[in-house]
Amino acid sequence: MALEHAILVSLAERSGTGYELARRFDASIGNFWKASHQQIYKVLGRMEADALVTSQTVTQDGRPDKKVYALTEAGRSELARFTTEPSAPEPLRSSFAVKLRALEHGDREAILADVRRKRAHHAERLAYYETSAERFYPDPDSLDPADVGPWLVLRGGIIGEQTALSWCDEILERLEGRAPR
Amino acid sequence: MALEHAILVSLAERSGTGYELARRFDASIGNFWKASHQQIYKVLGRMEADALVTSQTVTQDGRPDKKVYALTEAGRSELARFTTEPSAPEPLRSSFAVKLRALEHGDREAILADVRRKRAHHAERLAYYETSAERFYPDPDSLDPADVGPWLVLRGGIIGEQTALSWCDEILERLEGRAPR
DNA sequence: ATGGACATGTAAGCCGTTACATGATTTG
DNA sequence: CAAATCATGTAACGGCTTACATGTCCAT
Repeated sequence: MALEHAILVSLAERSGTGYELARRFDASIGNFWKASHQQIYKVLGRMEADALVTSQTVTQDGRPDKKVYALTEAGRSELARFTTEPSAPEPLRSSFAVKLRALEHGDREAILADVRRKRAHHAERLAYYETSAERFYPDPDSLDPADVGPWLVLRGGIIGEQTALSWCDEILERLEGRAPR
Repeated sequence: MALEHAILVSLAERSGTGYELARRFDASIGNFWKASHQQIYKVLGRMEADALVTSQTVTQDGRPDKKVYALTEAGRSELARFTTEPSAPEPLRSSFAVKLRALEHGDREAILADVRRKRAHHAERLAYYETSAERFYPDPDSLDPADVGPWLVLRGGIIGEQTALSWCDEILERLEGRAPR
């Protein structure tokens, strides 16, 4: 399981509650690893049992108590060990591609609408990534060493979204017989 | 579940046995949807119970009997219905990106080795896709209508692999401080 | 004779999704 | 007054992976 490792990375960057982790998984980490809060709580429980993390309960007034999780030494070394593992090729699962391949066996107009929806989605993501890049890493040539990894991941997100956009445009050009937009 | 739909597409293109489907999932369909033979057999069983497919047992000599599956009318219309559904944004899960983000908390040399491995993998995939494109669709401007969907999917594979390669090169340039290769 | 291709499955277990559950405070 | 945010979970179900199981033919 790799959610464990995504949580280790996130906690290595900053300690936090399950709730906070869930929000990071909706934003930055979630750009390349999705997880729901239910899942995160369950895995955090197991990770604490395995001594990869420890929690400290903080009582608050006007707010529910919270458990702040932090890495243990074992967690830190498990994270380091994980980085030495060769990554398995990511198993692809694109139901969009399945649909596109079914073009001749399905509803052409509906598929076109889906491509336009997908195009809009990627355009939005790209804009979001580009804004993040400008805001957090205005000068990529002189990055804080701690930012190099996150920046490279963001770069991957940007060029990935650009490519997804171009793909949508190619499809639209082909199927609508004209330039998109 | 969407494996069902991937199987429907594959059987719409050509009827076949579970074994043959498994091989298609290792090759063409598998470029965007992975599935093991165990899974395929199980789902085919359910799909037959749901009357989306029918099977005909063919006895062979010198070979085990085989069950050839074909779409039913219900299967064909379920496939058509599926194409009218908007696709959900694909849930990303990149353990490579998790590793890369952990650059400062892990083993830099091991991560670099992983990037090089990943680069080689994408180069191989790209070459394979480009060979397929030349072989099966030498003249993309005058495609058989039945080939348009599959060709567009292949195009997506090609530009996706090119982008993955560029990303690896960017990472290597940054981390090795020189141009790769 | 060893291993790969052909051919079809079962069983156990983990992982993840969806639905349900609770309850206070702040914001519109 | 309703909805969102903060905060943490349980339960049921389904999908997918891994391991196991069986048996023939053909090529090296």
